[in-house]
Amino acid sequence: VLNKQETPVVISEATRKKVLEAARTLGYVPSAAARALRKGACRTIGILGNAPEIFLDSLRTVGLDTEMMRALMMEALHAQVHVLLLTGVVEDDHSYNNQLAEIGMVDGLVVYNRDLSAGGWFLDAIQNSGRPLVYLMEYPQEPAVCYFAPDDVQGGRLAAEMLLAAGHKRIGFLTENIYPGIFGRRRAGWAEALRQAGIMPADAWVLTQQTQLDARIVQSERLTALVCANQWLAFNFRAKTAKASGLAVPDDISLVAVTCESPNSRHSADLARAYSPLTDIVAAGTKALIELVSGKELAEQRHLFPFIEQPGVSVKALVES
Amino acid sequence: VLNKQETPVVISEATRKKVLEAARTLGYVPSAAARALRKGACRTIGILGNAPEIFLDSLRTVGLDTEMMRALMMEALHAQVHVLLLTGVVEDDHSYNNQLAEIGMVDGLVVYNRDLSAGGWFLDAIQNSGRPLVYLMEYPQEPAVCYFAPDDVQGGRLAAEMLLAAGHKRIGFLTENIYPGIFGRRRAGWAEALRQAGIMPADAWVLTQQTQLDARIVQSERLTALVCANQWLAFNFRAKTAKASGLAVPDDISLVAVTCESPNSRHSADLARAYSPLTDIVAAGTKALIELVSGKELAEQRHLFPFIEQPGVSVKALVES
DNA sequence: CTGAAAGCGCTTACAG
DNA sequence: CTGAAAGCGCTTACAG
Repeated sequence: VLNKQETPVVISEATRKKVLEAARTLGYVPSAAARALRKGACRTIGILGNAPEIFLDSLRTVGLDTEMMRALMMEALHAQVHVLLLTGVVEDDHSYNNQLAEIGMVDGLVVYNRDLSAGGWFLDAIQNSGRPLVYLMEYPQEPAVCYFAPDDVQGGRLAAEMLLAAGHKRIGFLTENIYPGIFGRRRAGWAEALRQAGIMPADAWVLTQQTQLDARIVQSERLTALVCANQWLAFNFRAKTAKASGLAVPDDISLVAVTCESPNSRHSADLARAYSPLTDIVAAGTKALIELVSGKELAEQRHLFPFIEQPGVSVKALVES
Repeated sequence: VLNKQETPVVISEATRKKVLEAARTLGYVPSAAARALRKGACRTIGILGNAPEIFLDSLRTVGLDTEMMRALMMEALHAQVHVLLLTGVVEDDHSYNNQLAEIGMVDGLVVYNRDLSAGGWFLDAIQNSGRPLVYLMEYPQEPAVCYFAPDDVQGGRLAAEMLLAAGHKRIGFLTENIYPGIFGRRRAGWAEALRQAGIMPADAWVLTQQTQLDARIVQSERLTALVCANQWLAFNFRAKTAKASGLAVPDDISLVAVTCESPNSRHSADLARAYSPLTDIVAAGTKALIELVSGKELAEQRHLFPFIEQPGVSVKALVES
């Protein structure tokens, strides 16, 4: 009765009800541990974000954000798969064992937006254990890994091109010292587009979120526009830096954000953006992981999602003087 | 070697290293299933938010928000406990079994901000299985349950008192048709404070997030202030409703939000608030659940966290005319 | 101190 | 079609 979906055994409706009723009154719940032990799989995937130090580091640096969580949960729910939150810190031997045990609780893992520059013994241990691993957003350089990520270089290029098309020439890049991979690639795209337009992207044009300094650079370098490495930076520039220094967006400075966040989430619905929906990336990656866990092979290992142009009020067209 | 923290057996450092090295090269990971089966516990707690329909319903209605996630993870990490995300939807028999199996994967559960007005067979099943259950934020009325929640009635009262102290008399309540329990209690507190001040809180003073209608009521009822059922509503009122109808905050209308969100998260850092930190509630509740799972008893079952007053720019003092 | 056995609760393959 | 047995990988209690 309890495993009815798999066995074609015919059971009278009356006894079926009786069994179910008994199970309920006894508070019977199947032992997931026993089932998993026997089956050799637990229909659970792990999600590994950034280490908790980074969680705490900055209140807005959320390792796992809600938009991605929702997409992940939707896929997991659809595939009847459970989701375990992993941490992946190591402090001592005891924690080491605890971490290993964590790997033993999942059939496969999704690594989301994780800073990969730090030592990756945990990721190595996962690889060694033979469990499938799918990277989302941030990914390592090794050729063998499977990832789903936005095409950051193209995104940076697109954002710069949107501003070039509006007549801007002196276009800066606003970034921050996190997500070195993602932001680095977006910066490369920005630089590429500028060079292609015959403009030399000076290092001095790269702003790094230091309110006073940034405003001074905008003025001294006579920047008329900025490509922002993500949506939050654009929002924050408009709300803080621009306001504090008397700059108006877009009258004095135009902004285009390179982003995977949906326009509805958080702030910035009205910003001009190069947009590659996070939801699509997460959904595709999660689906792929679930297939890998079920023993299927993927046709492609590496998946890059393009950014598309979304106009907004933060860009002002410049008329050539 | 692998379970070293528990056994006092002396093993030479050389062999220890050799064993560890072998484990690594073989990709050995202890079987969590086998361990859990044997031990009768898996050191995993579940977190149950709202059903996914509600996730999807509104992009801003996030069932599990990052602030709570972080607090939960911190406690879990500290206690070396794992976290499983549960869904708790039921559609058919198959899903029913899947849900039951999900319960079998955890030693106990935290129920966060969940809408309890819908049928709770899932929660009943958890109770029946004998697993500890701790409610966070929203909680049922039954006397036996264990919960950690803000003192919403006091919060609503405090917010209204902040406005009364600033000289306001015609104070409305801005709410929405979600979180009936939480918002209902905050509304009760608001009404209580007004009555205590000799003011009759009319039903007409309750606004429900319909931009045009709300603005009209503010004007027709000559409201000078609003208690907002949460921070988002206050933010949205200021950003949309007030702006659309030419009302200025705080010159035409003062706002105080009743909220558990930290001022840094999302918007609204400058709003006047009655504040009860979500982080404290979640941390305490998670810690309690972990104790319950370990077989300890709690001295108290019900925990209400007070709101404290946080002044902000959204309140203007009224001079009696 | 060391090593072998029992058993946690399931599922599956096999005997009756 | 039904029922009993084997075994998944651990841990713990017990025998040697």
